[in-house]
Amino acid sequence: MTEEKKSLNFIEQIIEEDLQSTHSRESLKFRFPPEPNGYLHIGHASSICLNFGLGERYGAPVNLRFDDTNPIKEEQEYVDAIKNDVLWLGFKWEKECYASDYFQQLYDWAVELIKNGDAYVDSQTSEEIAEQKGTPTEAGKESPYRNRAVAENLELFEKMKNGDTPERGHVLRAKIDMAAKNMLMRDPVMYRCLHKNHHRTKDNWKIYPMYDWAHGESDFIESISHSFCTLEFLPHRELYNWFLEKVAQRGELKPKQREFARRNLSHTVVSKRKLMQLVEQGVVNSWDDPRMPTISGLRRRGYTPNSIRKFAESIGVGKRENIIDASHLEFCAREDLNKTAPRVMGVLNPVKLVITNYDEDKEEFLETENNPEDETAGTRNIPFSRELYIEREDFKESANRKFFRLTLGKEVRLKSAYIIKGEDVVKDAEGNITEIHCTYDPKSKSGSGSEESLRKVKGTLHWVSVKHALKAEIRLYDRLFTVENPDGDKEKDFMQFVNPNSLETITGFVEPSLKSAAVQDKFQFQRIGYFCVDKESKDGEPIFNRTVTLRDSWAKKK
RNA sequence: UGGCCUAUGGUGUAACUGGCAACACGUCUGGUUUUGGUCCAGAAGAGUCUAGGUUCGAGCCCUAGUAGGCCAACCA
Repeated sequence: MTEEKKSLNFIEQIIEEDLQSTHSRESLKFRFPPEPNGYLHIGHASSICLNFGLGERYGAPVNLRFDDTNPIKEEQEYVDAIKNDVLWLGFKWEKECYASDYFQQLYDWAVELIKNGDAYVDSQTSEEIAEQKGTPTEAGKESPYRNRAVAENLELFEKMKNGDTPERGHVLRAKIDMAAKNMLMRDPVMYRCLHKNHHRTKDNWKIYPMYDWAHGESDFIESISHSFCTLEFLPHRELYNWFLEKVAQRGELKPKQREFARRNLSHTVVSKRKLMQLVEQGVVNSWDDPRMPTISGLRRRGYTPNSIRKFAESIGVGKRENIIDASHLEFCAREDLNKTAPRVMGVLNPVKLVITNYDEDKEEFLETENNPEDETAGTRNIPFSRELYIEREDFKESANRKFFRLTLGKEVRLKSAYIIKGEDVVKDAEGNITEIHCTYDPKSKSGSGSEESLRKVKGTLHWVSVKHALKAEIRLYDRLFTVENPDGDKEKDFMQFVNPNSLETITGFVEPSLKSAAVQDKFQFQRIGYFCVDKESKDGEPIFNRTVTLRDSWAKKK
């Protein structure tokens, strides 16, 4: 018995410890709680994978809960997009929940708090409240309304709820401790008056709960056992527990908030504001532009759910700041695509190759394998003829021994076709090569098993037959920013680090089989990289997004 | 200036809870290959932020520094 001992991350350790002491296996339950005010990005993907991954690991349910307590910023459009992204990643939630579904319960509990002297209506302006808050080093001052009579509080709170008080006129505050070291404990606001339409509750409510009052209670209502969030919420934990203490009955299992470090990806930004700026200033074309770190952008770029899940899993979780190198994400894409993407041939920077001893009118179909990494992938036939396109970089009139490609007088193989020998070049007036002439060895046909076909040659080139080629728009993407951490310097605007060459659009030629490729289909263009059919493709006019290049040890040597 | 969190190769995580630092990415060699891909074999690279302390023994515990982060929204 070889038992592979996989070390647990600190989150899993917490759960294991709880399983030994306070929690039964059946009591485990998690949640992913996005606010529907923007699109999900790679950081959210990590969080989704953490929570849902835990659910899979422990056979525990995971709720998708929309933290929709702020009607000013939240919209149904985002709800739909978020659900779509989570599903695409391959996860199933137990229940689709909304904090707004708990507004009545939250209200009832708030009334209880008021009755117990744990909350009061404050009628000051937000500026006054802020002033009294104190600073991290000085205690705050108590509000003049802090000791308002319970009955008056109740009456006012009811008016607030009914919209009988002006917006921003009053707030409900928890009565805790204005001298607390933790500023969040200095009588935090529980409710504000907002006469706004909510995307779900419409105009039913004139007051809306704040995050701290809604989140832990939502966790509690859903019997979430572990509520994982990012490190910036660590100081909120004390308040989270304080509210739970007021609301939970004795002996009831309360959810535990635990915090992990958000995982950052190099060469990108992730804040909503900054992403928005990139879209609005036209640096990228949309939220799902393939250069965006949004899940929709990654999807359009050609990343697979599997590659993203592998990525999240492999980087782990910790409590320290981190910037994960983009090359690690790229590795995950290649690892997955290598196994799954069919191989095709496409020429991005074409130059014409004429096989002078190949009959002018002849054409033949050559068999080639769809994916050497997948035995079940089968083969297909590709057309071959006298005139082909090959990559300009694959030819040099003369080259050293390290150049494994076509030169004059040397042999090279055309993938799945014949061995050819460079004979001559045709140039225009400026000296640019317009055609390369070569001869082929008719007996060297790939797969024929002939002695000639087995000959060792230095290199193998990809190609596409001129008369059969399909013209295609190809979008070559590079990193969006030129530096690792574009928003790491407070003095400098991240926009100055935008990579001006993050997109290069070219026209290339691909093999005719790609005519039937559908949006989102993924391919490996042999010797070049992985590509994905873009949604802007039209019939017969495909557009390919480059997901990531192949590793290229030749490029490095040059 | 108060409180809290964090500190391990270039990057990200480990180290059976005290027994002379492992894995992945990246980098570099070599081999195989009808993709300069994949695959295979191998190498370099940290002595665990610093200084003390406890201990036979510390990356793990204690103390003090240092560095970075978080905390004063009717945002989440």
